[in-house]
Amino acid sequence: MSRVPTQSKPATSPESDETDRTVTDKRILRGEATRDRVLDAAERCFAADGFDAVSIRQIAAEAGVTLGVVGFHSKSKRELFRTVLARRVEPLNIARRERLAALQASGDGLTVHGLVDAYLTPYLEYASGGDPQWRAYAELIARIVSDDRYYREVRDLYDPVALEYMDAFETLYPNASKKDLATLLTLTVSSLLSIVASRERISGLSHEEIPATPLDYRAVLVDFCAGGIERSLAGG
Amino acid sequence: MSRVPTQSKPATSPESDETDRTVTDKRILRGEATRDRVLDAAERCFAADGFDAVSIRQIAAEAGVTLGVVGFHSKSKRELFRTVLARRVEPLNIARRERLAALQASGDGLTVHGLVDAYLTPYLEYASGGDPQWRAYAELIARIVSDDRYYREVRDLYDPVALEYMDAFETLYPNASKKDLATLLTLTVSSLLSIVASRERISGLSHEEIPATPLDYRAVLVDFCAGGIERSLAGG
DNA sequence: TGACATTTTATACGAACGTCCAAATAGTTT
DNA sequence: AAACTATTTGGACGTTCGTATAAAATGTCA
Repeated sequence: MSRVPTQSKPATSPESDETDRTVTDKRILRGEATRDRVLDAAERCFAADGFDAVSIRQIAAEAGVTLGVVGFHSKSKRELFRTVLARRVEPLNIARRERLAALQASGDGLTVHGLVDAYLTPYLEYASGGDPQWRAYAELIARIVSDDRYYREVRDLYDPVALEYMDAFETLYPNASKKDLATLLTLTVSSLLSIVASRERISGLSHEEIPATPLDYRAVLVDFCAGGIERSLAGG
Repeated sequence: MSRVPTQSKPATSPESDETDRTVTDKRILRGEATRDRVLDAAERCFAADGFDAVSIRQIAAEAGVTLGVVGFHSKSKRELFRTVLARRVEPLNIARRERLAALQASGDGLTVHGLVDAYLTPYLEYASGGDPQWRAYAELIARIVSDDRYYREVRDLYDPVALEYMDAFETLYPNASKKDLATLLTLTVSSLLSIVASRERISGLSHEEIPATPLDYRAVLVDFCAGGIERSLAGG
């Protein structure tokens, strides 16, 4: 194989007989483990310092590998960045879809507050959970959202679910314009991400200690967004 | 003079006779003009690409000067960044203080909606006005707010006014905790900045054209933030 | 065991980076 | 005119950047 190995799946393998046979080649297994170490290191570095301020050499050092290994596992710095960003989209989208479906199944739970909570909570939980890589990813997303140049990399991955939530809001406010709904959902997302990105500022303004996790802000955040959406769509 | 010339004012000049005599030295006047061109160029470049992605050579080219000139007018890239950030704080603070004072003088105008509007509108107006440098500055602030490493440069400059607004909110909600007030004000600021930073995302979600200016979002933005604050502080 | 595939090492390349500075230029003061 | 100051020029400095690659190491399979 020339470069950039270990594709996730062969989609439909030529011999349909070994559809889900697990790989046992130790070289590939070791390669995948190395690749994951590199991606984890890149995730932490990009989250801490941003794309441009991080060098491939720093990532290699953080991952405990040599420079060439990073180049072997991703063909460019840009592609490495893209891979890091895309890696965790699926779990988030699934969690948000599940919560939306549960809300729609329960009928009476379909409120603005419920929708906002369903959209925000998975991210808050991942950002507050025990996995430091998820925390790094959450900070990375919060960092790049205000940069169109980078956010374009994830927009197409997150927008489908956002549109599903917009449709749900539309059932509650059939007269609301698409533009207002899009604006309010964007404000909601920005509020969510700012909780992750700006906890230091909050504690600075309130002269208090930094609270434990983003999840601690769940109540006030959801109230803020839900109250804001209802006020706006109520018209004035 | 060794380096970094043209300090704004000698504070109290040794000869108190020429306190506000205007400089007529053509060398210094030309130097100040050059310095402003460099700062303007840096402002545009930093706003467009971020601190780390911009080189001093790019800034020099954008300003139409040679590389050494940038070094002559600011002793390091970091200091240039700081100067660009600090340059426009005063007008914004003044506008916000004036609006706050007007609200407090009129008594009955002191509402959550009025306070939010007073805090947000100056920035929206500068970000939507005819001066492209102010627009660049607005985008720069929106970009760095999610990066503690850079936001520290402006936090101390903006926080005093933010605290005055927090006090005003406290007169409306004496029982609210400092932490909640700080959180809600931070969410308000983040919403404000995301309007500048995320207009492309909004138009993408709503499948509509990009609206003209951030000021066009004033109504929905202020309603969102004011409604969110009231809902949160009303308790649930 | 020998041929082969995959991963890792170690190094090299040219380009671009931030910073610095001696000399040249433009303007002021004596 | 001469001495002096402030600005600008043009280029140099050592460093680090992203990327590429030959050779070594490691594991598979005939």
